[in-house]
Amino acid sequence: MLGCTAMPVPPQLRYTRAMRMVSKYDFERAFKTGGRARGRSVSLIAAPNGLEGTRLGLSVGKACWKGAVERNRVRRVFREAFRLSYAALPKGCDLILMPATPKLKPDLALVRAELEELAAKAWSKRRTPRPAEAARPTKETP
RNA sequence: CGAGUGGCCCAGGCGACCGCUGCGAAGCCCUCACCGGCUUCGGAGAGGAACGUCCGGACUCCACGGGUCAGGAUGGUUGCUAACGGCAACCGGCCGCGAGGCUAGGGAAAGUGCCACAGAAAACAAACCGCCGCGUUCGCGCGGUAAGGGUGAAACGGUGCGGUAAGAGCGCACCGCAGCCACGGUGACGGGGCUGGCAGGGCAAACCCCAUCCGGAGAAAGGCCAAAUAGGGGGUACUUCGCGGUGAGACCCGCACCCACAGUGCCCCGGGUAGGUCGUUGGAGCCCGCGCGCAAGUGCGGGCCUAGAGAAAUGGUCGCCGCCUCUGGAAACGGAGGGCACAGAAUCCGGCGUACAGGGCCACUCGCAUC
Repeated sequence: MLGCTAMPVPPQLRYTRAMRMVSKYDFERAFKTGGRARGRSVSLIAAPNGLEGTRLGLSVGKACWKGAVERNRVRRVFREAFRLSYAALPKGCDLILMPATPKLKPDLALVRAELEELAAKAWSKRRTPRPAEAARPTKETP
């Protein structure tokens, strides 16, 4: 048939304020305790947030792009990837996304694939604050 | 038609679906209520430079007595403006056949400094080759000269005629220059008349002098609310202390305020951090018309509401069309992948500077052709 090229109609995917990391405190906690993973274009940190859903934080500095236009481009692609892949990400988790290389020209499909893979990887590497030592001989690879 | 000059404008377009941030309306949840949350609908959502942060303001807080100096900025005139280092018109100079363009453009008889290389000589007078006169032992010496050669970015006005031993403003004409006079212009300045035989280089974006202007810090300004935790302080009056400190870069005079530690009296319950909120978008606003003005602008009338984030919204996917590149073809017309600039609001305005694909419009100049 010729229906093979049609885009799959996406379900309702929201991205609301509750799904953002907003406070300085959240960022500091995530940087301190989160598990990290790095891919070709994305580098991410995952940390538990004690909530039902997953939240997103972006850290795109001037080291990546000097101009604001390209910096915004990176942020928007990252955010769109988060929105589209939300269902595939771990729950109850704060994710901080950073560009993995300077002068990154992000591609949405690649970023989505990496995001899903690295989120799972980083989530398993997180340091659980309370009952840490008890059951931790397992390695990160699923 | 070709070449060019000046100015203005646009910043790929249309549609579908999924999202994001304010605003408005309705409904639901929570609540004593406010606040807050959710859903639906409606409507809005980056720029000409939003950029750099180079000037000028608005606004906010701080300071506020005066003098001299210091420091910074500006530099033709007249206007415009809230203001400006901006803009407009005009004047002078330089460039262009022209339309036009460029121009920090006050003072070098107040002082200091600099002027490389070349050249004889670079600022106070001189003379390398010459030219002329006299002398001569024919090597040259003495004197006159600054017209010619040569160097340079620049050499003690330029051209011509007379004059002379050769020459020189030595004399004359014109040009330049300086002084004086009246005229025109608000003015910068202009053109004119008379007089003078020439005064004696340039650089002031070198110091400097002159004239004019200038308090400081900035939205992380600043106002309000205010957890957790720590915790008793804060205000005020007086006493005490001095070549005391601060306001204020130096000094002088004056003034105001402050003074740890300590003592006394009175009054108050507050102060600070995270966080929240206001500031925060309606303004020297934009559009249209008319009047005034050469213009920059300005007055009046009418209409419009036009982004407000805060780890920071303005995005994603797809389709069609436009433009560019490559490519098939004689052409009509196709095909392929890629690209469509510079660049992202952060308190707000007025400018300047810088970046930039492609395209459109208007006026004018020169050349050629035609009528």
